[in-house]
Amino acid sequence: MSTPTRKRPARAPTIHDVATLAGVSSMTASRVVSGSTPVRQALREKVNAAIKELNYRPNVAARAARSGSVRIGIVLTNPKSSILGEFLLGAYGESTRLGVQLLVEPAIEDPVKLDALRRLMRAGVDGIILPPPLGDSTAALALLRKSRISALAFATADSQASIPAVTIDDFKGAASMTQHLIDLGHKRIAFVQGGKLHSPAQRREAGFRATMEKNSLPVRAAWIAPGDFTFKSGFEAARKFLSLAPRPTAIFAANDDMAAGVIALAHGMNLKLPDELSVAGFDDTPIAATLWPSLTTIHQPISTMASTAVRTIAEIVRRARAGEAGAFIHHRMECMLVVRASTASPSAQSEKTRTTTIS
Amino acid sequence: MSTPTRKRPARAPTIHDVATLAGVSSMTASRVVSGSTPVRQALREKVNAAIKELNYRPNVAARAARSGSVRIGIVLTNPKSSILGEFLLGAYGESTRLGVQLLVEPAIEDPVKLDALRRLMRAGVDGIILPPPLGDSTAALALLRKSRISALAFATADSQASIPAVTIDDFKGAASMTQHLIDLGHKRIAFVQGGKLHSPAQRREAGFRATMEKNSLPVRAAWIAPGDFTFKSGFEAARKFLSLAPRPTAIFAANDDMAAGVIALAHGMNLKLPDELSVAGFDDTPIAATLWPSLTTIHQPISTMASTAVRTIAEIVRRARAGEAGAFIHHRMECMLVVRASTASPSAQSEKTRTTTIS
DNA sequence: GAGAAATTAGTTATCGATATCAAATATCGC
DNA sequence: GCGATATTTGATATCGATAACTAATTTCTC
Repeated sequence: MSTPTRKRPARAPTIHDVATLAGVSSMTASRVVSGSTPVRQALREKVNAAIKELNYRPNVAARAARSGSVRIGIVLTNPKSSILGEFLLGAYGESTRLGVQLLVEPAIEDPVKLDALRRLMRAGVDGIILPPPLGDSTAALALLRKSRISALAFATADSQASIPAVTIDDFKGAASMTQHLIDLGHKRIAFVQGGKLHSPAQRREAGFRATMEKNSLPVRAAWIAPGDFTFKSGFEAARKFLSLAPRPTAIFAANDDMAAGVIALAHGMNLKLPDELSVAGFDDTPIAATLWPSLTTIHQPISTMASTAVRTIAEIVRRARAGEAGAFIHHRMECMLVVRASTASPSAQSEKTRTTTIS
Repeated sequence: MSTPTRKRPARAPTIHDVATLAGVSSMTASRVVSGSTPVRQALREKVNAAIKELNYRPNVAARAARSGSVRIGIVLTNPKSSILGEFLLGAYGESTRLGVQLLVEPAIEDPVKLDALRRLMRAGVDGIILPPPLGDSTAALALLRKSRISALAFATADSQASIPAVTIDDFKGAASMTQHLIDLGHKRIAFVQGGKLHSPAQRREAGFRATMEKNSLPVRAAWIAPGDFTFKSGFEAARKFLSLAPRPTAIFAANDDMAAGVIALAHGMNLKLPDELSVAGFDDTPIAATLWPSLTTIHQPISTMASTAVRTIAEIVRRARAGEAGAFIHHRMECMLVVRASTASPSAQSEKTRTTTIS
């Protein structure tokens, strides 16, 4: 019990352990780790060897404590979203790496009521990440402008780009999907719109329309239906489209949930998918791969976007603290067409029946 | 610019600001916040008023620095899982509250290869949370037992309960679902098994069998099909079941993804759901509400379970550091039957046609 | 090659919170 | 009501890392 020779409890090695082993001061070791100031090669190598030997990993808490930890708030406008996992993975991973403190606050009331935003502001955050639709909310932006808090729009950005943002090129994504459908031979293509308040929805529709026009295909008013990004609105849009004569041969929904609604109604009408109807979505949520047939959609690098957002807002906060003027940084990431089983050539009627085969 | 009366830059309030405003020492304020030691009511109220007035939020970095931050590792065995969002929300929320450092490491190779586990161990974590199937992996447990690292099994626990765990009562959940189907009037109920390596899958099957037996209903061998928790395996199990004569009137899959597969095949066979076939799942993933018809399933409080897991392993680590013997804490949380549209009475053939109505 | 300028390394103080120990106050037994 | 014990509060040191400053060394200029 009270053995005097008891080995001291194992603990994670500190920068001081590294410095002692390397025979330098802890400050020098710290500089090697952070790379903030050059260190002579001979010492640098000794320190690096010690780091490897001890398996040293910096204590982010201590680092953050000294360096004046930046606090970043994130408003969760849709805590049940299926892309939340990927988003949080990227955001928290980066925050751990940078040593910034992340405060995640779910919007309990309607997102546009700004309750979560107010709670975060009162908690003393230095920067805020605004997912849709808050990045487009003039009320939210006005509220933030009055404060000293920096903001960054995630996946949305108004055309004036008045705040920093991390987005994908929604226009281009929608255009590539539309072109995919046209290349398959579709001519009668319907589109389910996203929410009126979401600027990405507008850009997706613009990408659709532009590509149709470029290919000299008509966009009839009857082939456009309103939607609000919910399963139900997709379901109802499909009911409208599929009662038309002639029917559209393809339906492109502005997100996956609505595409799921379209597919559900098509099943209900006993249509053979994808031969009698092609369906396309946008977002590549986990649902896309689980639907039957699995959904052709546009993949966004959510995790990378989230880590970029955290890194960017942290950088902006740091600059603002140093009194530097804030640049309107805007990262636009690439998105990618993912072709699965829900789209096919409209004339594929007699193609090998895939109704009971799974890709 | 250099106005001498310039207000000092706004910054987050500290415990010291709180203490000054309340007219007490910072230590007293700290005790009020943490609740570690009782504080006289009069002072406590003054401190709480100051906290509210200043909107004080503890700086987790500083707290962690002083308290010897506990590092908890989490192996992500399925980074694409749709319950990941809820899981991370609970886990990170609690880690922020407790000031423990969370290292989340996705398993890049097969989970049973233990690559992520090894990386976490080398990073000097003090405790590790093991989601399925690692909580059942003897190799993983053996590796950990050799080290000084504490472990906690999430959602799995072997019968000997040789390590601490946070689980739900899978047996009870499956039993309540089975009873629900029986109460609706089903007699021919088929079951899709989960992966052989997942102990929860075994317990779910046991719950199903026990309840069938209790109600004097037969469990034919042909009404049990193997599965591995994937959409595809559910799809194939359904193909097997629905070619039988007489067909089962209900299929209970050990998770939602497999239930989605069952529903997809049933649509492909033009069965009217739920009238001609009831389908039930387990987990209540976001997919469940997006399927059509929406899925009757068992809801698990993932977010609460995750925060409980973090709190518990942090506590275990703290005890181990203090040299106390580790108790085998096992939290078993309640799960809940969620009845949606995919289950109905088997004789409901002529009920009002809900095929084109959405609930 | 002397002195100035630039570079690199070390010392000390500090971030915000809490562990620890000491002091002050309240409570109790008889 | 006194000393003893229990409870509550405060002062100080400290967690691990780095900012800011100082000291030492190197490099450069003419």
